[in-house]
Amino acid sequence: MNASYHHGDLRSATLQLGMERLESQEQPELGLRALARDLGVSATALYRHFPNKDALLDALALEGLNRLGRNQAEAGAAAGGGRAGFAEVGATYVDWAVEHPALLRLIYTRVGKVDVDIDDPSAMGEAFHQLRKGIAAAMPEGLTPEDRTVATLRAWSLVHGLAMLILDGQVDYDPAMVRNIVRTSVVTPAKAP
Amino acid sequence: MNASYHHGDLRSATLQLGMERLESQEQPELGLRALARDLGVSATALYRHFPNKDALLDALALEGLNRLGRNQAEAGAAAGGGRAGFAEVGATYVDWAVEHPALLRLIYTRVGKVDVDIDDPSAMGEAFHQLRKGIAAAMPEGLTPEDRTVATLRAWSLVHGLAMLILDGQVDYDPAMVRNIVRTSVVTPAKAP
DNA sequence: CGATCAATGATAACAGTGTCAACATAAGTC
DNA sequence: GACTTATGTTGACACTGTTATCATTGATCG
Repeated sequence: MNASYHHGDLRSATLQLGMERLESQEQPELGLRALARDLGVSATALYRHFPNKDALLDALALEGLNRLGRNQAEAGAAAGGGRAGFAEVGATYVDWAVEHPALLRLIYTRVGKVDVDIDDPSAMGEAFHQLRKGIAAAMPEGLTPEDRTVATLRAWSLVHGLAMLILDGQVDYDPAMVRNIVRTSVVTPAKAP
Repeated sequence: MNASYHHGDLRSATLQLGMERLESQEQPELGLRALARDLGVSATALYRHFPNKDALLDALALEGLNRLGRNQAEAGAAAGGGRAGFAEVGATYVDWAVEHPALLRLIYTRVGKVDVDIDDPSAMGEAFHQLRKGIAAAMPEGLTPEDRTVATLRAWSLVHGLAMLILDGQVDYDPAMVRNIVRTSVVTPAKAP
């Protein structure tokens, strides 16, 4: 009997199962015992692959962040340039958040914690940097570097806040409304009174 | 000896202690045993005043939401009308969030949960409605009702998202930068291409 | 005033959690 | 083939929210 003591690649299997739950359930069961049980393994076996539960959640959050970044990069490539394209990229962020609520929440819950891990402490920061670059890349041209920074930050804040308000049930999700808000917010600030 | 079996007003004392921790600590200890110990009372005594821990946290979140709404109302009254006043109200939201990070997180974690309580199920919703009204009240005049709705939503999303990004360590807090972003985002959308 | 009852508190226990120490088994290496 | 390393298991510990049961106080009413 081959399927016995040693699993083969328990770490990958754990992350895959956790990812499935994060994508399919609103409040996923991420307890160590529950995960281990469904993996056909003992709870403490996970400690051979993750130093503790936080590290497991961090790994899941990092994977989610990578997927989000990929999603934004694809949207940016598909939507073309200009203001319309930039707005579509922003709206895509909201769409993705609505489709993966638990995952987005996990990302923004885990990031910015005190212990960011040991092996690669800048993993999260790097992934976020990619996300930032993705947003900036789709931005209309002809802006000063300073204006680009402000515009990036404003766009990110807007879509992130809108997504959070929708996830928290404060605002109903309506793709058309999202696109309307995002589109009318993409402005090239020329002068400030 | 007077200070004995009965506390007097344990419910208020519990909420006050919880509030103090939420305002003074970044990751406050809100465990039932920890709270009860510092209140000089047994853990299970809290169950005479709250059906469970979630209800306690909901009560704290509601109190925090009321304080936030009060803060916004004051800022709106103080900042006068016009775009500049409206922008100042938005910036005040971010300031408050930076000053009370744990409290803001609790509010947006607790709201939109499945069981919103029994005695007054619309308490949270009502408080949020007040917040929404406070934002809308400070808005520049001369907009159609539909534009007002969109503008309110955009302003709320922007400041909430910006606050969250600052709280999560993705963006450094700089009051001047916050006001710059908010100010340049207050626009009266006349036409959409 | 004194008896009764509801409100509020304490104790002990239960199931569940993350985590660790000690032991068991498989895979890899010289 | 023996030894070492990687991986998985069992049992236990401290901790959590929660409940059942009992104790004490304050209030109500004849």
